[in-house]
Amino acid sequence: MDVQAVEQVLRKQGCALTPQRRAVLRFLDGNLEHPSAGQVFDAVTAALPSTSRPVSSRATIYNTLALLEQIGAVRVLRGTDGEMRYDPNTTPHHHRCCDVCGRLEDVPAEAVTLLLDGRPAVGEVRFTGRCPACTTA
Amino acid sequence: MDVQAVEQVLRKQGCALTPQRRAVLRFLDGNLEHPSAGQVFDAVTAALPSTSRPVSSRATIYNTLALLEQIGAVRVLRGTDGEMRYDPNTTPHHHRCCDVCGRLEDVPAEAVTLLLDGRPAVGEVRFTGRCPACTTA
DNA sequence: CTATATGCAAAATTTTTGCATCGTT
DNA sequence: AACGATGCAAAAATTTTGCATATAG
Repeated sequence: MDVQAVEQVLRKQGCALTPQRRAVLRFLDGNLEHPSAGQVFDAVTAALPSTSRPVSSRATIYNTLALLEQIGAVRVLRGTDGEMRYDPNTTPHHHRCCDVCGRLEDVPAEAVTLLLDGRPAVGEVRFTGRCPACTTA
Repeated sequence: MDVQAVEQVLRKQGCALTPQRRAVLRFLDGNLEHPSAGQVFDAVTAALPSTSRPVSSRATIYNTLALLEQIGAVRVLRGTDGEMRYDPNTTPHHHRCCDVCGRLEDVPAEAVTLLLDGRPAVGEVRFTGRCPACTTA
């Protein structure tokens, strides 16, 4: 996801570049943590100047995330814990989901292609297991 | 999942074999649809004699399903739609999740082992795509 | 200025919890 | 008879929706 490109697409579609949308874009850009909608909301709330009070609302965050999905700026995933997760990395790649804490980690497309004997996988492949943190515990 | 075996385990643990639990077992046995908790509730409600009225409650269904998971009688999955899904097939196998309708289909363990060049996969592997019904539409 | 987005509040879903009552063992 | 399970109702948590107001272009 490239912030510049997304803003251009939004402009072209006649969508307003509100501070809330900008804050969502800034938080998501380069974010590898697959944040949930709640986490996006918290981040936006923290990022926007608290002087101009309302800051944001959950509805706005969901609206914005749905919009970003529509224009292909984010991939929407759902973790084991049932929360929606948002991935700004829209290039082909896969995920591993921790059985214990629900954390989603990236699995490079090439790694799966190797497993598949050279043929790239169609769609997302989701592996389960334990993330490093939960393996130690 | 074998109903006889599960009932024996429950008895051995001092768990009561209530009509509700029996109904859940009967509905799940051999079920390949990966039903949600709500679907299990509906099925149990329909299956139990409506003459003895209370029939069942959602809390009981969740209790029972959690119990069955604890004793390893069912595998708990979560579909794209965020609902919990219950799979009475506890033998090693994988799933394909429909992007459109959320339906979960079985993928034999051997199919994935083949893809992996003879090495069986660890954990569940989840593929995405479209189920036959949603491919036609 | 006009169309659009925002924030609030409330609804809809799914799952969890507390407690009195009922049923299995 | 005793202990555990049930059903109800209400609480949590996440996501969706309706509407008046505020704001970006």
